[in-house]
Amino acid sequence: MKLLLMDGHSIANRAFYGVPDLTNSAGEHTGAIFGFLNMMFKFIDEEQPDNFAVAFDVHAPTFRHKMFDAYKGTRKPMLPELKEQIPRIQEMLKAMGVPVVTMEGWEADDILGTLSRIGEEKGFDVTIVSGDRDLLQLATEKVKISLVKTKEVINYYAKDFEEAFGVTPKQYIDVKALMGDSSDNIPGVEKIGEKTAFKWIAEYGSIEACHEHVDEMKKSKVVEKFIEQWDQAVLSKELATISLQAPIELEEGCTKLGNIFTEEAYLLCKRYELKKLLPRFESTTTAKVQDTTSDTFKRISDLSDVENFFADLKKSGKDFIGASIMSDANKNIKGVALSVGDSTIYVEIAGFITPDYVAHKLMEVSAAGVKLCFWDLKNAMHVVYNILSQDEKQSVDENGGKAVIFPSACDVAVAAYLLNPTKNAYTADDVASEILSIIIPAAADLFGKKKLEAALEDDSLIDAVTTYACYNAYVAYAAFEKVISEIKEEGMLAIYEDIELPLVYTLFDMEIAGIAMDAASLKEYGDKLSVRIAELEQSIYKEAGEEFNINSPKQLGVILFEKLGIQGGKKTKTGFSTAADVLEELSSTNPIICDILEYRQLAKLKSTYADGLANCVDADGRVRSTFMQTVTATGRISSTEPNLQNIPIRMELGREIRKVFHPKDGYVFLDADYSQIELRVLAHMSGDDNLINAFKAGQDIHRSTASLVFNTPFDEVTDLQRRRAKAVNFGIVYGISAFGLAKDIDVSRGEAQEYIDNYFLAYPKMHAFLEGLKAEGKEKGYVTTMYGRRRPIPELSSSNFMTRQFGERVAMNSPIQGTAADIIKIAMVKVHDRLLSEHLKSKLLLQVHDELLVETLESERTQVEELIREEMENAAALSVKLEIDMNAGKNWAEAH
DNA sequence: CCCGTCACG
DNA sequence: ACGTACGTGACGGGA
Repeated sequence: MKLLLMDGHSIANRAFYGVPDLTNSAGEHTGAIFGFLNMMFKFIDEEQPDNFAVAFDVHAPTFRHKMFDAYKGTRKPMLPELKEQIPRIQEMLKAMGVPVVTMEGWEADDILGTLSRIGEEKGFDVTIVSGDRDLLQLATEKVKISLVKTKEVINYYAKDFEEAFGVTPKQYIDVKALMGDSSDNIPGVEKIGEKTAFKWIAEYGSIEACHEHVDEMKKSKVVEKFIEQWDQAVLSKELATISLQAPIELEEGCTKLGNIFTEEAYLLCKRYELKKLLPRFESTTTAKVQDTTSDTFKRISDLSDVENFFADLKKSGKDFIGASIMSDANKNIKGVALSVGDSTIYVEIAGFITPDYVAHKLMEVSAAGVKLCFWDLKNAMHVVYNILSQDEKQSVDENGGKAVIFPSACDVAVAAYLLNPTKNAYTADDVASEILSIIIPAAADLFGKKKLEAALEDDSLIDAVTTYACYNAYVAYAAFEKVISEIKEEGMLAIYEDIELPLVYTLFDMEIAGIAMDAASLKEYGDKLSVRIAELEQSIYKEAGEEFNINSPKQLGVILFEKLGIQGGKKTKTGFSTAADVLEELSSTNPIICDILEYRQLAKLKSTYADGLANCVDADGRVRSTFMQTVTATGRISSTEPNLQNIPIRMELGREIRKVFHPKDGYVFLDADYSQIELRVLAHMSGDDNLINAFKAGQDIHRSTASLVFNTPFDEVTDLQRRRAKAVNFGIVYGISAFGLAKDIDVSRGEAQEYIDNYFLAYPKMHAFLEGLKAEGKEKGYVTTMYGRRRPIPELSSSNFMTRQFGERVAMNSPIQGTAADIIKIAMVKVHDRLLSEHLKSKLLLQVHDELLVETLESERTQVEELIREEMENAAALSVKLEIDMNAGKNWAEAH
């Protein structure tokens, strides 16, 4: 028989400090809840207890207060982020049927002590889980204390404790009493050190015995103090002694542990967005949801039923439906769910219902003006595009995906992203709980560990797939208008309608276009790298005196800093740091370091670029990235599989990769990038005349800043001054801090601060502008771009200094980075639309944050150059000009 | 699956 | 005393 007892506050504390500060979308802190539950599950798994309870303190005077007026307990005041989570943890425990034991007048320690004593008497094996060493006094032969530390858990039965400390658990109270642990708040009590305390108790057995034998002890200041403060020591002992006699019975404290994975607890996990915990609930709560919408879901496989749905739709005059296409890993359509709210169908691919039929039906409906509302419009377009005929594909190529596929559509995920861009997913279950306040099953609830693609292949999961698809379509229908009206209320409708939704189509066409790669040169490049990598490898092994995995920072750290004894290494959380900037500083101490740095550089180029890109080349020799529109917190897009926004350029060897990106025959690349767009945005938003005038004068902006910051005539600015001023400009955009600037340009923090002070003197409106952003962020909880795009910053109200400072930097950076992102998105849509409307063959291929790459037909070159310049420079009207640098080339290296 | 590392703006 | 520049994604290693 096993009894498991947990010290609630103590474990919550450990969890809070041990887990990064998580926040759900509602801004509620959840890190401690997550950590607590994880810890609890771990112990339940390990101990398999029959009975279980968690004890908490209550805010009421205890017998210790009555004993001693100044007693305040040993706990420090709790941070508000933790404090707010305590009731949530208790709520969760209650939802799981776990007894939460509290008792007025008694501390959790006393409850735990008493329950463990009774448990032991009744023949239980008892485990007490706590992070508080005070509990160790409760260890016996049958009572195990699991002391939770930051990185490990140490178990103590009485004998383990004695082995570790040389005194019995009970004697530990006396040790504490000598040290005055519980008497922190007693004025004038001097402490006896830990070593002395253990030594005395090990020798004499108790404070009383020490007191009796005080004459035998060698005279010293500590002994005198002990004699003088004997009364306090006695009081300390009493305060430190955990009561085993609290008025509580085992039955009322610890019930039999039943199934803790209840539906109620499941819903709470969803509410707190503890996604990692949800799989634990699978077996017992699958598909148990509050919502009953699913009663209206219908799976159909008869063509006539589908036709009826659309006939009804036409009759009803509705101009809007929710839609969700189910497709496998190869983008083959397996079914589609459609919803008009009170009627939701899942159309299975079967018989006369072919993928081709489904795709064209959707295209036809969209062309007729019914808005198709998808969770991922761009992906839906790809899935449809995939089954189009060659002629139709060519039409997409000439006229764009919007005209041919879904002229009338919308995207819920993109809309939800605008409301809160900091979430990591925009799924139907999330939006349903946030916008519709209903709980619906998530993919994991329905498919378990399987992914959707796998579930689609599994006939036994057809009901789950139906439910999933129907919910997607239903929520798209039911939530979209609410999402849009919220967007409108928040002043972001124009961003959705004029920027983000058109951008979906622009990105789709870019993805379809892809970019040509010369596979042969790519292979050649990779082989060239391999030769040098092999040489360096041998050289490194020789210098190290052994073979090891150079790619393992762990092994490398051991070789460099232990075996070779290189001094001056820095530490990361897990061991030695072998990062490039650390190694560079040590490069003079040992030739192996230069070889490692070169090896690293080449290994990166080979694995990520040479081999990585080669794996992504399609049959037609082109690479097709996916541009993600709902990922970044600031409004930028991102690029994946492959990422074409981080192709090397800074180092010559890496830059060579760009030569394999080339335009198709008869075309050239035109590459245009905004010149200093973020600083121009800063100039405009801050309204600072000095910065605006510097841009208006067409000056080199870093030189101009250097001239002002270092009080040097413009023409006499040195290269070093310019370099430092450039770093200051970057720093301002990143949300300035003296520490960061100092590290970047390797000057003292004081000097960096001086540069910053000078910067603010040079640009008088800048300080107020940045302070205003911080203040606005604190007041509203978010900051905005010039176009009203939001970035929530809950970190600004943190009580943690570091977290809050991070929030401040984000408040300064996001409006700048985000506005620049807005501007280039506008430019992209305009360039794309003009290429189509002017019936040009040239295509927009890539965006790299401030740069656009256009594959341009030779004969269209002049027209396209003009069009790019016009649309990019006029994308926004700022108080400074938006300038671009544009180059043509027969590959990407040449064009940039 | 997380960490360290490193490629880009 | 603490330990930071902002925003991304891919890779290899190792629990």
